[in-house]
Amino acid sequence: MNKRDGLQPLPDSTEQKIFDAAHEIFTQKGMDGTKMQEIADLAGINKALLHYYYRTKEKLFEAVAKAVIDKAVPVIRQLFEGEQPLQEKIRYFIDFYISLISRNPFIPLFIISEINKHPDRFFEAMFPQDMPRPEIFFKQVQIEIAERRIRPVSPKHLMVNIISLCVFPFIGKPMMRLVLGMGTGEMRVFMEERKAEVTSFVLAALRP
Amino acid sequence: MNKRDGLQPLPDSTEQKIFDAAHEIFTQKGMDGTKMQEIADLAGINKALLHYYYRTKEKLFEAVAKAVIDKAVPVIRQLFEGEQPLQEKIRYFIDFYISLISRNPFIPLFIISEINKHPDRFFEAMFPQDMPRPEIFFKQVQIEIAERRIRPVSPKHLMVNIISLCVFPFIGKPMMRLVLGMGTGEMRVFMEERKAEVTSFVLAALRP
DNA sequence: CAAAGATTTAACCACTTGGTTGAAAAAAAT
DNA sequence: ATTTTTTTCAACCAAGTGGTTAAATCTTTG
Repeated sequence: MNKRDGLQPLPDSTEQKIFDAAHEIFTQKGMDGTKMQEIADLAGINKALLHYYYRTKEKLFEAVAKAVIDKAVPVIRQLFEGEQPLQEKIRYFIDFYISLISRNPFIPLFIISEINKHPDRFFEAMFPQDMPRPEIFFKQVQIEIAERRIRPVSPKHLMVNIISLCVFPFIGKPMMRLVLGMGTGEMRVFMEERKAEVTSFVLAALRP
Repeated sequence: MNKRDGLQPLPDSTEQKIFDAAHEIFTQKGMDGTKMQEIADLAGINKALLHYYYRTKEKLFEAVAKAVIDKAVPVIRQLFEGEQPLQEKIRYFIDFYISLISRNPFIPLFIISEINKHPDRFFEAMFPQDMPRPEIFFKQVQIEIAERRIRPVSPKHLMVNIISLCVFPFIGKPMMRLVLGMGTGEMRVFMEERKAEVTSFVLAALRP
């Protein structure tokens, strides 16, 4: 039996190879769409060894889900709870978030799909992460409005707008590629452009 | 054997009941996550009769996919190819599109998930719909910019922005509900608010 | 009524899939 | 060197699922 149960797998270990393979396939195909055999193949081992390290599919999936959440949550928390000036925070968030998703383009759809199919299982995986609280962001927006530095907008909707503009293009990428007739390379350029484009779009919408 | 193969099922017919059940479950759980037995149960019939009307799961799924596409495409086409003045078209699209998705909240995630998992199968189902062509929209934006009626923006990004703002909130609904702490009723109000909020947001961002 | 079609029932098949087992071999640790 | 751990191999099991079949019954329609 594996000695380091529950801990972070060591790099280059078999456990790590399994985890990496599972991460890649789970995030692309989701829990239901993934077969244990696929993971074993990608990891270059056999099924028996898979269960030797991670007893069940659920446990392996949970490990991956936790890792994904742990990467995504801090950035959101920064937007919600950060103390920098609003405009600066928005600039920073858009740039950073689009970069993050560019590096892990399957994560948004993974999170959303899994929440939709098994909310309970997923939210369990989120513990003990406490949800980011958006109150600070809301208050900042209200102050900016009161001091006439931005146009009056609903803080909640502004928040949803910013996140939508960053995340959705990645989720809808295959559809967009078809409609806009873009190849993989053009797509990467397009996503890179979006950092500036979304930033100026949001800030322009906020002008008093 | 069923006499009216390939045609639109008659209302109140068993075929229609099957189709409706399949539509509901497929759009919520996707092809892989749906069991034929579930569909039979919801339709109030048995599995044998299911296969009596739709020979295979694939065929039934394809019928549903086609119907979904046929409902979504025309609205997009309107935005891309309509000849009304740009601002008016944007207003109209946002209002109409959010209403449409409110009535069928599972459709966006359904389309996106299926495209991601089986692009080939899905695009096959899209025939013979020809893709909406965005050239007219692009030209309109360029003209408005040239005549200084809107701020200079990338037409492609503007298009993606508008669609993102309409669609994403529905896809990310479960997550948003959690973060913003909203119940089902509040959520419906929020989506209704978005029509005005998104419209003014986009138009504000376009001010010269 | 008689024929054709619609529907049920229940058993059944083939296949996939998550998971197990037990023995043997390879590698690592003592 | 020997004990422990890791890894392979191959067969296997149980459950679930898509799909079939054949007979029986109900419904519609000529």
